[in-house]
Amino acid sequence: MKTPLTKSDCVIQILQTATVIWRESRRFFRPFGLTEAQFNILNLLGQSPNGLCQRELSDRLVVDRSNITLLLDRMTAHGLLVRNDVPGDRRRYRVCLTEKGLSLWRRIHPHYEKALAHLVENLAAEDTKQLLKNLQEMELQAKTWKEELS
Amino acid sequence: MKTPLTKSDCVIQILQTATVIWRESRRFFRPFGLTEAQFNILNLLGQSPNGLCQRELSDRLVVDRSNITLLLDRMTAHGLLVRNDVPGDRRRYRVCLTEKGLSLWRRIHPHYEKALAHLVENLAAEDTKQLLKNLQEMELQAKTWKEELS
DNA sequence: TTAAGATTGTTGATAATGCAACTAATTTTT
DNA sequence: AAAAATTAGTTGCATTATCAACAATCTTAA
Repeated sequence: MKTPLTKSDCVIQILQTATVIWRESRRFFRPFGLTEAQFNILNLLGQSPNGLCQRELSDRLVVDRSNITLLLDRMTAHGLLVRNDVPGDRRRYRVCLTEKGLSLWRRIHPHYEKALAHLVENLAAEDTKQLLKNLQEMELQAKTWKEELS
Repeated sequence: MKTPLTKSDCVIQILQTATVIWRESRRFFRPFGLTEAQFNILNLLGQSPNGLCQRELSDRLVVDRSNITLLLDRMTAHGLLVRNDVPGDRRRYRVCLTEKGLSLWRRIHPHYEKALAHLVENLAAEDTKQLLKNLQEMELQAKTWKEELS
């Protein structure tokens, strides 16, 4: 593009960067038999010893509840997790990793962290701090998008 | 999360911010009868008076060629664009907006720019410049991801 | 306590997405 | 010129994704 840079170009760049990261990360998860979406579930549950309910997964991963249902169905079919009852609330399930799911997570997790670290290895600590801050600010702004389009 | 911040947290934050921007932007495009993916096509073609071939759309939008096929099929059905022949090459199409598509783009585009600007309105020009640079660096790193996962 | 309201997860419809395999056409090699 | 390699677009398949509507359950208020 020959057009001069504007401030909003960095919004486009965020989407572009995220898209590329997603595309590349798929290659990594495939050998483990996981999609990126499935890994996100696995990774979140791996860090939640008490399990999470579907609503929590949905909120934390910014994924629709109905989508969570399908994802969990498939992962359950693969023996990676189970839906346990929640004592006081019969609407909810406590989604927990099985032994198989947990051991898969333990196997992937260090590689994942290493892969993430590779992305930022050329950035100064100060840069990543600022980056994090600015991204959070933009996320906040996005959430308060209201009537910019009629 | 109680865990201390690490540099790679900003990678997670990129994905999170992008996800939120996507989710919110869908609300904007819906009144125009467009999905986010369809708008991206419209927006790119709107800025390309001579049209683009599907491969170019695929590369620029980081979307699989097969996906472009389906997107264009739907948009063609809605009368937004056409596939013209390319004189010297019978493999390709020159994808162009119709009058309807172009006028839709002209109607949406200013709102879109305004919406993007809103996301960065609280950031200093210096910040967005740095943000852009860092994001590009990370995109580059992602493209050279190799054997971080076994 | 009962009625209204909110929450949780599921289902069905439709769209988006990527991958592999394929056809047709062009370009490069030999 | 013929064969080999590359490129452009399509198709089939499975997954991911959102949305709207729904049933079951819990919570709050009248």
